[in-house]
Amino acid sequence: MQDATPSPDDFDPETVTGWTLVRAYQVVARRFYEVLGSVGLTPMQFGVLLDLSTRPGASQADLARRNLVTPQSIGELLVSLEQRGLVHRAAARPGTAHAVTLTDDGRRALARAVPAVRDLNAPGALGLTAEQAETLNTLLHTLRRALSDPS
Amino acid sequence: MQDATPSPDDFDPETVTGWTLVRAYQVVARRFYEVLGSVGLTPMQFGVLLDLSTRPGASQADLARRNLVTPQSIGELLVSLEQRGLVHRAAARPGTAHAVTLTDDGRRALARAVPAVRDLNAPGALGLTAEQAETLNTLLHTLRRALSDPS
DNA sequence: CTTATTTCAGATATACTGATATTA
DNA sequence: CTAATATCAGTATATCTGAAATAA
Repeated sequence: MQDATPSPDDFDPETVTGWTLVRAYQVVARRFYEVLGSVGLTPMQFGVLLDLSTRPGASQADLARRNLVTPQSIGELLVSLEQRGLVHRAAARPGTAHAVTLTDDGRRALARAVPAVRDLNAPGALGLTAEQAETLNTLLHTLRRALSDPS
Repeated sequence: MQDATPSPDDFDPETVTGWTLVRAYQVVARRFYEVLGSVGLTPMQFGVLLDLSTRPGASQADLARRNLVTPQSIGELLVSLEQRGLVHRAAARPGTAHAVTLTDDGRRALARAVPAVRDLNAPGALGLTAEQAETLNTLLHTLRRALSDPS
């Protein structure tokens, strides 16, 4: 016999860290969409440009893996960025990895976005002390590393 | 004179807590989609059912505000949940708040989802010690509260 | 032959804006 | 008259799956 419905009344979502992360993301993501939108980028586009600034020549497949989306999605995103002149895709033969690089305009777009993003990290911008923010940052990095590596 | 492009080379995204949160979310969200998908729910649907379990009779507008989406979006989501028999919307006159409540099936669906979500919070599931996970949880709550209240 | 990469095509899902009707 | 609510309709966007061609 199973006693009734395992009532979720004894379940306090506030204590589930992963769920709290999802909820916190909603409000932080909103800020990123606002701030990056003002320079014409989505968070995803910003992330890709950022990747390319430190990994010039990455392939679409590389970018897809790093951003946890399909190669097709990254492909469409790159087409858009290329049309806007922010990235350049080496004209290669199909079947081979295309080296993607930032253009000068791409670097400028990134340079415009960076200060805005940095502001989101200013002391107090997240409602945390500098020390708390750093602790949070460290824990999030640990979490991401642990969940990314299947190990 | 401004010296060249304010090269983002002196910008280390790893130190920007908000951005780390966005990246950490990507991997955590994936887990939630998997785990909740196995019981037929999206994270958003789960969140609404969870809300309703502690706030029976909430209106669509209430739910929209709490979940940071438009009333229209919640409306569509509720139509879907109602068709599946998980929620009940009081037949009210247009222009008035409709009380939304969980049905028995809705409570059962939630009861099935809760253990799965709880597993995501098991010690070590996030690559953190119990103490670290609690610290992270607390900081995320603080952040969310701070950014939610415009104050 | 197998695997990796890119690309074309189609499907889906989710949330949005705008406009309308009703009520308090 | 104003504000809040729900809903109908249309739009936009971002992702996905499937299939194909090419190359290592």
